[in-house]
Amino acid sequence: MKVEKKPVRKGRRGGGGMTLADVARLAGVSPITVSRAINTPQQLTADTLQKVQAAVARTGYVPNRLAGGLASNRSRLVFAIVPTVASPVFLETVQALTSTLEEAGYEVVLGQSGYDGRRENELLDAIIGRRPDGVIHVGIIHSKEGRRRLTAAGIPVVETWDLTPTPIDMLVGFSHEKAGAAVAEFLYSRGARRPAIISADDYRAGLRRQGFTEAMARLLGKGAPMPCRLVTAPTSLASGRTGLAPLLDRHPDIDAVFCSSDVIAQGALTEAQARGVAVPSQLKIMGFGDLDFAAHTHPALTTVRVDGTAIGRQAAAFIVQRARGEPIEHRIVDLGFTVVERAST
Amino acid sequence: MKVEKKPVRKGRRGGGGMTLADVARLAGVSPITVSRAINTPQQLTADTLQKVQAAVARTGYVPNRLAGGLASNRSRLVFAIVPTVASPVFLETVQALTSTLEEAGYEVVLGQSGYDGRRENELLDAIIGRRPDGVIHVGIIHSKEGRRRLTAAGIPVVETWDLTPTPIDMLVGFSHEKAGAAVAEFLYSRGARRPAIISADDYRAGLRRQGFTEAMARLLGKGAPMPCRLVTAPTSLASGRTGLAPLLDRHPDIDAVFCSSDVIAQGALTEAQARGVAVPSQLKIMGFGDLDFAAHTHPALTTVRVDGTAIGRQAAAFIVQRARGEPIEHRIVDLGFTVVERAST
DNA sequence: GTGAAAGCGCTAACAT
DNA sequence: ATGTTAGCGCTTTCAC
Repeated sequence: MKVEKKPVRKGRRGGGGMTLADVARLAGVSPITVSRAINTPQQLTADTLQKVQAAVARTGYVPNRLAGGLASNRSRLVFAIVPTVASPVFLETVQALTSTLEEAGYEVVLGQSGYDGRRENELLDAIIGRRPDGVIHVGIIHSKEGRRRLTAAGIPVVETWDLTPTPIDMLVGFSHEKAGAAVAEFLYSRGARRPAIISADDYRAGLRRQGFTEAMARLLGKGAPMPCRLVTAPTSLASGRTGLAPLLDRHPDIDAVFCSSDVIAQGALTEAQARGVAVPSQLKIMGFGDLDFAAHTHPALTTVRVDGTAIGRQAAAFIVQRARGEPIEHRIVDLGFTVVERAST
Repeated sequence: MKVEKKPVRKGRRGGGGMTLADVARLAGVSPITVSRAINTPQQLTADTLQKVQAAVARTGYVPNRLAGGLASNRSRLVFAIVPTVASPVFLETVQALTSTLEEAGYEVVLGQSGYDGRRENELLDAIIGRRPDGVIHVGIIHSKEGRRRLTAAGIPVVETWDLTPTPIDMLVGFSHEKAGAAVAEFLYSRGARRPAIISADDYRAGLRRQGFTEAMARLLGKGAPMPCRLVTAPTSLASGRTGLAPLLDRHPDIDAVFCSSDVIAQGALTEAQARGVAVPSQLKIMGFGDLDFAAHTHPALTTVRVDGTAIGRQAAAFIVQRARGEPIEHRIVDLGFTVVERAST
């Protein structure tokens, strides 16, 4: 006769906290009923629900989402990856997608890839290891390895803030080349004939720079190369000041500067003011992003508005739709941009 | 005779991905050996380790941290709670604690409590539900309910950016009253006799305001109440402009303004410039935080430097020590602050 | 509408 | 140094 081996130790419960089973015992129902009371309350009788909720309240029970995620294969976690949280440019997007996803019952984890994309791969392991229900990435994921692994993991991916005909999965953004070109056309229309650039050295700023340069070459006829200063991303007020200074020193005749971000533009504005260069009469300054301060600088900053909130909302909506198994018609959404004219031009 | 019931279905594997067991089979070892190869490789023979690593590489296996966390009762997750990511004030702290914790093998989840603390409790459920190994909170947790639940959950907690004799658990910060007083003394020493305040309406700004007001009353002798404008947190350049405007309109004789944040101060600087008020000769302007732009405004901003990086590092160190079971001698760390004199005063 | 049984993928504890 | 066993706390599937 086989004797049942009595467990030597009483489990290895760690948290010391309440479990679903504890609540079930207290409410006089089975564990699964407590689970239903929490996740699908409409399945239960008002009476049963009542009993369970009382027990939950009494114990202060908080469901363990690690366990829930493991069992259901739905972590209710979404990763949002930004180049750096130090850049306010993507703030609207992050706020919007966070609030949209939280309403839908997800939590958002913020990850930083760094502008150079070096951390991208190690970050990816951390991400895949958490088995998120989605990944929202600011920028196109260029690393082939990264694209492959995300696809292999079967995680829904939304790339944002850029455009490409070949996204991993879903995409919501706009064309940076076109934005740069629009700035060139705008500045030209306002009389700029000797333009210069102060640009961050990241990928998307490069696209805007390229769009700007090409359009200007078209408008002005190909002449001398355009004065250009590159500054390191993430940009700061200092970038703008140290960017404009040598430009004014070496090319005192420039009449307009396209800054690849509003923060740079604010710095350029400051430097101009410190040197007594009049804006916009002597020098027109234009930024990019339409951050909250752009309308309140002195003079107010002409810039390019991107609807970061809409990007975030759409990205979140993509993830939610996918999680619900709904079909997605258009996986690529172009949200465009707008030139906002203010006093600095 | 009892017949063994044969399982009807073959599991319910979800992710479709590799599991530890798959890798073990491929490497010809037991699952636990694979686990050890990943977590405590020094326990294995070079040979075994080699075999396992080859199998991992071949399969592209990424461990499921949900499962690992559940089994080990260590989620390797730390929550960092800030009032809002829209405020750059805590950025240094967040960067520092993130990099420190990532080096130690943790991931950091950023949560927003909102300046009014309304979301604090619902946020808490989300947090406790993930069973993090620690919580780092910017500011004191005032809600009694919140304090109780965190304690009950047994999660290590570090409160930061403030001081109190009764923290929940661990604390690293500085005295906002003293900082306010230091600003008052500094401005007085530079000749300010008719000071005013533009302050955010959040708790810690209130403490600074109070320290400032009391110290000024001591220095000037109690006279008329000090002109004061409250603006809504999070603050922006606009807060500073709309804050200073009515102050100058109604009290044209003020000779100094203490702004509760550098962003407000930058706005005040802008408004002064727009109105042709000379800084610092007519009006001294002082901020708080020493953000990256403070040294580069025109004129450069006098402010109070807080070592946000040190706060973040110490907070992270607390969590890591606690996780390792190391004893902690001083649970309260006062990191102080420094007045940084620049051109705006 | 409610419950019993099984198992998600991993690791702690106990062998060997 | 490696393996065996028994869960971690929850949800799925199927049965009633």
